[in-house]
Amino acid sequence: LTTIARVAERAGVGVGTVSRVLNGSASVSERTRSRVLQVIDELGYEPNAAARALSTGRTGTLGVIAPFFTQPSVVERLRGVSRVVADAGYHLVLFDVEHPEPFAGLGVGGRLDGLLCVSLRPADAALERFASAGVPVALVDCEHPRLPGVSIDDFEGGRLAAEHLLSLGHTRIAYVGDDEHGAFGFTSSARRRIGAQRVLSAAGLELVVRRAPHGREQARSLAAALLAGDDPPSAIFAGSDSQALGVLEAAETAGYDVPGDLSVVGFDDIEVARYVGLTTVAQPLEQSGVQGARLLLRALEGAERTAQRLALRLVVRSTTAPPSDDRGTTPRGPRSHGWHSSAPVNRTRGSS
Amino acid sequence: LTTIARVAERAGVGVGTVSRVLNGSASVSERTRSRVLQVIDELGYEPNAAARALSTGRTGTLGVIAPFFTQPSVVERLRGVSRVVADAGYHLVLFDVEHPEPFAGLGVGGRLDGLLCVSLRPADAALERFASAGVPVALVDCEHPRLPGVSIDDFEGGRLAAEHLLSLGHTRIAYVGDDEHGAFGFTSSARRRIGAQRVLSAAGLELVVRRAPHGREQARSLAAALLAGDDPPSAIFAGSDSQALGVLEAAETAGYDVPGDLSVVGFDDIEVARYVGLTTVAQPLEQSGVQGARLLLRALEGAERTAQRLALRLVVRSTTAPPSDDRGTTPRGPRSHGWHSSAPVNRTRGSS
DNA sequence: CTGTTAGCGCCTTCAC
DNA sequence: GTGAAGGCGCTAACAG
Repeated sequence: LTTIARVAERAGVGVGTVSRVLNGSASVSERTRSRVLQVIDELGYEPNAAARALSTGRTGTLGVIAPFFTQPSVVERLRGVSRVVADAGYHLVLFDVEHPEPFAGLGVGGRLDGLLCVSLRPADAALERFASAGVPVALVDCEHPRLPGVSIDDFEGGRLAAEHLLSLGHTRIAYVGDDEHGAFGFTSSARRRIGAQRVLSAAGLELVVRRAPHGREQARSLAAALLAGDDPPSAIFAGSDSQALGVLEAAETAGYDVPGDLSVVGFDDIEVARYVGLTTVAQPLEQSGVQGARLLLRALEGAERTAQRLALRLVVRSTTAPPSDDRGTTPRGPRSHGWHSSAPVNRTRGSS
Repeated sequence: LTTIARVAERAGVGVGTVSRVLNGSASVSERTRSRVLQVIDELGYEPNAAARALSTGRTGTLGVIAPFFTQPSVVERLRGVSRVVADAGYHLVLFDVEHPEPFAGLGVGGRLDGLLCVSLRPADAALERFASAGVPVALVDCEHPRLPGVSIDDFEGGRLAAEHLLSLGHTRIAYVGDDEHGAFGFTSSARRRIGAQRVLSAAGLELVVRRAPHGREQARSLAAALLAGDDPPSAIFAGSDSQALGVLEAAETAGYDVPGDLSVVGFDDIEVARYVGLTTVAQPLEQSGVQGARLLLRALEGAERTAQRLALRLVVRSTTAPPSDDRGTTPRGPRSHGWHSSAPVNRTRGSS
């Protein structure tokens, strides 16, 4: 393996000099400088990151931990993070999450200068370890009283969805969301549900709630059961767009026409939502990544904790419509194999 | 910051002992062991990764470098990688790629035990640096004579697409793909094009080729120009599903009915392809990640280079059909705002 | 301008 | 079983 010593030797200089050219120190004669660079190139030398990190106390990389295979929305957030981090001259490394104890063996100290947690709130024990390792943490899509972070008002989101369905004339509305077992307070799915429930309560209506672990498949099952039941809803509000996709699949399978027989509202506005014409509560995903990364950078500089909230807005596309009146009759057979027997209309797009 | 020395001091033992409990050495009395563990917990101590890496020469993490914001297919590959790497007890870190020189400041040595390059072929200079840092490399979705890797037969894929369109009766076929400026041999887009061209040539037909930097938007522009031209094609083969989505958008905007007025074939079979009913050449994306990761693990153990090829298959959905005969007449106005005025039929799905 | 040297935090022999 | 000490590759602070 090639080390700085070998380079120094081969170039006939001291290691200090090599280090200086490596780090662009001005105090190197142009002659030796080019000599050293040449040897470096010849040997294909690259400084050892661990040694450098140990010596400087900085790694020059920021970490992001996120459940980004299980949540499509996360990829869009990461896009924003990536840009900001790169612009700031840091490397970005991503940790995926599978295990129930994602923060267990992370070993951030000496590996990361800072950590951004996306859609994932670290346990207090983990936070203590980060602090003890001198690694600042910022949050995206979750909140913590002592950590900087950017989030949204999930209650408000639930409200937007419910009001939309209500204004269309729906009265039998169901919610398909995540399990709410979360140890630390409510999950975002729970807050969205509550937000919707408040609106319906005020209107004297009830929200039928179905929960399962997050995922399209699980949502599909939930919705299928709902639609096969005695008194199927005329509208379903899903806790996320992924889940809404599952609901759409269930509707298709059950021979429900969307939005004719069933209205569906999602949450997030991920890219696919546009493709399938899903009506949804949109949150600025990429922007959340941008802001989160900025908060982390500020924390690196020792800034005070700041918490931000991003705005939500309802995007009406083609999966919601007023309820039809022919319900309660015999379940209709499949009308088409596609999700929409009427062409999907994206009302948020420009003309044509 | 908490160090091993501080832990040792507070526990009234030597640093060596702390190190031993940290690494699960047997030679520690149960008494001191628990004492140390308690202090560790109290202090929220976590060993410094850099120091450990420098000392052991191993980091316990594998890296993946991939263009995964620009190529949706990559996310599915990563899913496979992630599983294998985690099962092998390694950490996984992902590097995204934006800059033209993605391998420049990677600083792999002392940061990674191995590197997996996805859809990205490192330049020889970079490979030399990796070798010189003692970091083995494996490839996914690209090939190199001296590196282990898993890939597909792009020519074959182009052939599958072309034959499908030919068998439907299309004669005016266009290809929408990537720029082919790549310094190292042909790009995959180029190979797919050539595969299709061979088939058409044999049939005495010509392939109209349009190229732009990879991306949905770019493909959209290309297709729009094609469709607005004098003699628009009756079928378009896109170099990737992302690009096929762009083509579909262009068709919609131009008032073309798919597959009535225009057939579209993609490549990859990413998740959205299912949602929009895209006919496409499917490659086992997740599986490619699995195999690639395995190759890297073997390389870590000093195994010989192996190259693998994964199988392709054509998935016919609802964006391809025989050409209609009414072409050449006045361009039709928009018939719907959605992509399919006929309901998307997914012929690969089961019943219902 | 440049060579030399003392750590960075940890692991790992080696004596005790 | 346990403490002490050398060294991993590099940077930074010193002399020269």
